[in-house]
Amino acid sequence: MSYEELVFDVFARNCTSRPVMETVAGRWGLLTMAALRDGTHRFNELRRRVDGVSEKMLSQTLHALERDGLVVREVRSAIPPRVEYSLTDPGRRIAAKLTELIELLEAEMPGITLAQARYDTAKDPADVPQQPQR
Amino acid sequence: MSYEELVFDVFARNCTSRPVMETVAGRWGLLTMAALRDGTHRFNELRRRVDGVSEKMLSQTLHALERDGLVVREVRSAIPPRVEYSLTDPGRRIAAKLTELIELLEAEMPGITLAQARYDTAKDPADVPQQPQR
DNA sequence: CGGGATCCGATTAGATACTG
DNA sequence: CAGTATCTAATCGGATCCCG
Repeated sequence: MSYEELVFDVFARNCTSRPVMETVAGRWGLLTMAALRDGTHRFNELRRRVDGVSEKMLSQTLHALERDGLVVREVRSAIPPRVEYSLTDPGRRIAAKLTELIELLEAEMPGITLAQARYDTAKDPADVPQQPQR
Repeated sequence: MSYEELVFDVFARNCTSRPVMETVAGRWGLLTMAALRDGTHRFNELRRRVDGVSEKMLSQTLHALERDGLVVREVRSAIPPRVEYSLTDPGRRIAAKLTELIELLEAEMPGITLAQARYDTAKDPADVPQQPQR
């Protein structure tokens, strides 16, 4: 398939951009990218910043981001081992946008919290739609 | 707990903004919000636009977004039933940002695709990190 | 048309233990 | 330190059936 034929429309099922979108905007991808915005970080530094990630998930996320060319992984052979992660140029552009999203959402949270409370008291407390609760 | 004490830092585990972030930036939330940007839509219209959603997932997503006060659901009693979904004001602000993210990602996709190809041929084809593949 | 209820397999994610 | 491997529990998500 020729290069020009590739279409990257997220709305289309089976579009190649969907899995990328999910790593990038997913729970851990989003936070990891944002955490890397202020420079290079080591694995356990990132673990501390992205509160709640398991080693496994952080490792998976970083590998996927590296594959997408958004993060670079640099190994400095030494004892103790030192592995550093940083954003590439495209990574920086995407992370900037993700940060804007985070900040907007945080700014809207007071209103959202109120809306949730209103919704929950109006409805039967039993059947509140479940949001992802991980 | 008083209103001022609430902190909405996504980086903190157990922060109330995390589940919201996940509905909004999650696979279906993102596309649903973006699809609603150009106006009111009915359930099955949305299903067609958000290619690949099941009824169940679309329904869940819409309810969660409604609970967060980002989407309004209006029922017009009639035969056949007519239910319309549209964005609220906060919903519109967030959807705008999500659309920016989508457009940025789509613009970066050529580079990302190349990076993936390079990564996959460099590494053993067996152990390519898995992205969500749904 | 617009869903809710249920069933069930496939994934995901976390805990834990282990390694270079 | 920086992970990988393994096991298990939770969840996701599609299919199906049903109803107003």
